[in-house]
Amino acid sequence: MSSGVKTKKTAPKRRRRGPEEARREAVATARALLIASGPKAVTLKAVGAKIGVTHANLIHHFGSAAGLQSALMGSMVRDLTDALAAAVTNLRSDEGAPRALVDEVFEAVDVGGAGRLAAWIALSGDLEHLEPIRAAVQDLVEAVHEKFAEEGEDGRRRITRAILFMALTAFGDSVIGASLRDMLGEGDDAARDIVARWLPSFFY
Amino acid sequence: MSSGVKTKKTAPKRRRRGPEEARREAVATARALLIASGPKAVTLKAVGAKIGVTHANLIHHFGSAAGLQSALMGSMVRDLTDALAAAVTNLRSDEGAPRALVDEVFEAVDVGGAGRLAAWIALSGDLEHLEPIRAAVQDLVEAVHEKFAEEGEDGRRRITRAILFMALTAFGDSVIGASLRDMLGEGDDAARDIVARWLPSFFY
DNA sequence: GCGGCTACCTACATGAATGTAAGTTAGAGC
DNA sequence: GCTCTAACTTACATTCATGTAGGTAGCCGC
Repeated sequence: MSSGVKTKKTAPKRRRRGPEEARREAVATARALLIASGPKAVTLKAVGAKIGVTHANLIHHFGSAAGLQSALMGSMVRDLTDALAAAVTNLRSDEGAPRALVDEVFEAVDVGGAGRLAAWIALSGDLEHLEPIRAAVQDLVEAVHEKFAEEGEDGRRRITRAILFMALTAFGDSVIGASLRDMLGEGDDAARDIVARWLPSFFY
Repeated sequence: MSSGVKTKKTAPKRRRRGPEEARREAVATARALLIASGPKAVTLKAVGAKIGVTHANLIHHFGSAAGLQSALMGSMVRDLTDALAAAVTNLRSDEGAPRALVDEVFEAVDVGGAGRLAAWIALSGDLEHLEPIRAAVQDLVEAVHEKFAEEGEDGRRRITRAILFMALTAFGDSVIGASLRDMLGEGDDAARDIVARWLPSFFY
């Protein structure tokens, strides 16, 4: 109402972003929606509305709704694998104490909703989207093995079980940890405290 | 095509169940659908088709689609709490070894898709449906405490952490355990082996 | 300035899920 | 056998997510 010079049409004020920035913004918004309101809330219209764009425009950029979801999954899986890789690097740099590793893994699974997304993927049956995580997890096994384990097949086995233990706990904590801790009267850090306390006993 | 005596209309062969049986059958079918194909597959039409009934009939019995989902959640939560209660009873009967407890809890979370359902509930934000589990979990804490722990506030704390550890692992295992174990080359029982191996160290 | 590429838009079509209205018929009780 | 309840049905209406068609307009290179 301020600068409406021409009475018929106010300027549409249509901004034009590059395709790469448009995609990034849409994926980030979709992620926020997923974390805040669950998978069902991630629709083309909802995402478009949040960034001031029509749903048709999102189809233009991603090809389809499934394309957007796939991009979202890819983005979160990439973040998770990056975080795991960083944890591996820290571990190898001779600075990685078990507690630091645990914190990094829990953060990686929790921040950005990676754990919740993984649950969604697993429930929906799109297991192939989980596949890129495989290498990251196996890298983590290698790094821990280099750092802590004695030689031999038995040592390797202990490491994979330690990683399984830590990953399952971090995942569970990110999805229903808040509810469970509340039921038990435990604090926010209870799960990672437990893992940090018992993880070393797998190594030696 | 066999017994079509009257050419105009074959007998509709409409069977009529009592409301309670109709509801039970619908909920059981919905559960099977949820486990097999994920939350998105649980629709009025799909459930109705499986039991030879129209979607309108399901609305007649449950009031709405949300009513059916709510009944489904209630049914699965009830099964889970029953299973936990049975585990508690076994534990108190002086027959409950740690390994048996672990197996029972893992079964309870896994069978009937309770773990996957809990993930769905948590992701959707319907946290109040998780509420009936609270008492069952706290009962479990009591039973374990009676059986294994020494006295004092510290003992209680160790028990709650043991339960948290076991519950998070069982939950995580039921949702992404298959994928994770595959990535790590571990067998089906790896998670419950781990829990059974380390759970006693929480108690003493 | 201006032409073209394409990021955007509006408008419409489609299909699926849910819900409503108005019947039909099965079976229980008299 | 008759009647009445309610478990069923069919035949709508509605809403929403997705997708398509075609036009509009911002920016880059000339």
